Amino acid sequence: MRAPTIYDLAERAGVSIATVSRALNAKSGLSSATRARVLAAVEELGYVPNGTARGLSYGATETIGMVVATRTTNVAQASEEHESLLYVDAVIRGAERSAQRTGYALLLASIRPRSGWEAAKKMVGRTDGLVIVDRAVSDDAMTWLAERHPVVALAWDSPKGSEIVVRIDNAHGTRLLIEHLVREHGFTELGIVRGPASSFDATVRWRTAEETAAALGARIVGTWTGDFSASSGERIGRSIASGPGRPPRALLCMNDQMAVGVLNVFAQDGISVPGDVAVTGFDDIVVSRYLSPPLTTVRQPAEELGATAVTSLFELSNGTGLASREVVLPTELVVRSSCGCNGGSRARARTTAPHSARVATLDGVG
Amino acid sequence: MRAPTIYDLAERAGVSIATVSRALNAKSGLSSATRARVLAAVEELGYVPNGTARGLSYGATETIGMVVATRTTNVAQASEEHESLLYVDAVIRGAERSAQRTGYALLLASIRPRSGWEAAKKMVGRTDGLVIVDRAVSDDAMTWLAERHPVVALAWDSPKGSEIVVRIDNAHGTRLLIEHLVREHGFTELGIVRGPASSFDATVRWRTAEETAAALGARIVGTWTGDFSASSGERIGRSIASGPGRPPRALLCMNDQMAVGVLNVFAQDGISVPGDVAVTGFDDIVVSRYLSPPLTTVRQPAEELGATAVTSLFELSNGTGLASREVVLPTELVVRSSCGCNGGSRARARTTAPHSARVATLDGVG
DNA sequence: TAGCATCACGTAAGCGCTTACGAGTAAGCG
DNA sequence: CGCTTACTCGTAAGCGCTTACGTGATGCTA
Repeated sequence: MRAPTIYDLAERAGVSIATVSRALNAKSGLSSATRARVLAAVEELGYVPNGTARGLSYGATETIGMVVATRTTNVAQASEEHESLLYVDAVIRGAERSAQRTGYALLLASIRPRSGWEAAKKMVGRTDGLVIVDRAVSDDAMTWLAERHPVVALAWDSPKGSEIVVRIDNAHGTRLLIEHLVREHGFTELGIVRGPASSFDATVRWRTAEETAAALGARIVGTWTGDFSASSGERIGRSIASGPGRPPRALLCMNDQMAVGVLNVFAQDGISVPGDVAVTGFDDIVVSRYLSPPLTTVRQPAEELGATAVTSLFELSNGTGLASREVVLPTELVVRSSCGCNGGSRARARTTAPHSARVATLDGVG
Repeated sequence: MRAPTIYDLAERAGVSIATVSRALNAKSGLSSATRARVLAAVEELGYVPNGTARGLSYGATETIGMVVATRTTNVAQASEEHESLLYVDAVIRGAERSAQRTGYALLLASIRPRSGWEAAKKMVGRTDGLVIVDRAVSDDAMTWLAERHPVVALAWDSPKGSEIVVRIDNAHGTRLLIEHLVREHGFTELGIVRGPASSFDATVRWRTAEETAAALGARIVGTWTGDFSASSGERIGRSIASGPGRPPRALLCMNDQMAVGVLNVFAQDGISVPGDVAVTGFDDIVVSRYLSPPLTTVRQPAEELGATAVTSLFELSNGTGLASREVVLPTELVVRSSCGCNGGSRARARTTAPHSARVATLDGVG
């Protein structure tokens, strides 16, 4: 039972394959009667066009590729990894949605730590463009890829080669957060829970945090490094709780997952949040508003990020309307209770509505 | 700057395109000197094989397609949707990992509520097999697809047509949970928070819950229906808290997300969990062990589910080693505190280690 | 040294589709 | 009624690759 081809359709409808092709692609230049005969044959034979052949002939695959990095190869660590990937999942979803809107499909490939970038290279020959997420390949590889294929780098430094970059305004979000903690709450001693050095976002966030704190006269009294997972936050929280010296008055976690771990340990060990220590996150994942206390954090539009990457890719390959080689999406401060706002450490009438506490500009905070 | 083809390579290396192809595909029948010349040309020209052409000629695309359903078209509801999709994300990740292990790529397509199944149909012509997740297409469509393409149905009823089915043992997990609540805790009045009727998993879970409760002599004193999102759980929790009559002694939520919403509302309204009401979930998402109280739930191996779907698909298309047309993955009870175990409503020394509270068989519980 | 197997490589067909080009027919014009 | 124009449709080339088959050169045996 070979899959039917246009030859089968042509025979069935008593026309040539060219006519079949025209009927299928809704081209003009054939009578409606002929078209109807072809379409009837399509129904009868259950024909589905061969996308491979179509792509080869047409010169475009109508798929775009997305390359993401995974942090572990170890199956036993899969759930750990799961934790830190939530953000990427949202990006993928947004990209798929955006691609489908123009009839494109999304081809997914993940790159494991030491696996090289062959998977990304391979996608050059199977897609019309590539989105590379958060350092999934090296800078050299990125350059190589961008030289011969439309490439969007997601969560990346400013473009060095032919690629275009889409990212969020980490620096702005971080500044809003620090300004809030220092100016509104008067905290002068801050602790920072960093993310993995391999992440672009993580790096910009803590650098900006240190700079802004210094500029506002606050001190960084402690720095810890996690891997974006809740369990790493838990580990760090425990070492803070049981370590010598008192904890910092406010603890900035560079993503929400790690804040979740920290909050959990602090609750167990009787450290009051925000009474003893204010805790903040970054990302605004779904559960953040359901934690106790609800987490003050910085929202980044992860789905929109993926969607924007895809539309930018289209613009890049069409050569149309590409305003800039670097697209920066806004971040916003979401003030809930873990910083000490909205009633502090215990339950209030209701939580903040999701994403409602908009702080549009830096001036709007201070 | 056209992408180099094997013709360019052939010219550069001074050989024919057949030789180039053989060199690239590591076939035997050519001298190592010739092979080296070809591979050198590959490096010099930065050649990447055209996957489309290769697929057409070779007769296989080396990609497998995954079709998922999204519940909303509305952009404003995107974050709601996000909530209920976490499970699918894990499935996708597992599938991608499994596919890549054999050099396959994953092509993703989502189907929106009223969009028809054209997207799925289209994938037939672009993949070597399809995984259809949780009722993304109708039964008729499934049959149509499975008749002409290798298809795995994920989270589906037993196979009716040519498809094979991979799912988790919802019934077993649900029974374990109910037996625990009724026999261990002696709860006789249960409430149920259902998931959407469109979900296979959701339906099996509440049906089994009702049957098992009846069999054990417990009563279902209330039923609510959510959509698997935390906010729907919140809405239901609020109506329970503020409604007439007292809440059920134990509330079974058919997924963790809804339990998160319920816990949040109960905390706000001063309803003690598990003191006043025991609350349980289903799925064991990452944050469940970090909630207060940590959530008693049923773990299902979402990533493994995706991975198994892909390997089953390979077996189906190879015709090798397909033991059964229906693969059922085990679920396990994860006992934490929200049911009243492990110290009840307040913090303990530490939370349950992730996924450690294994209850392998039904007999192991009672 | 004739004969044959083996190896290395080239030639060409074909995968299923799109599309440039041309042929045939019908319609419109003076 | 002969001409042009427009429309419908068929012919054939070609997208980049794999591979069956054929050919010439080489090594081996008798």
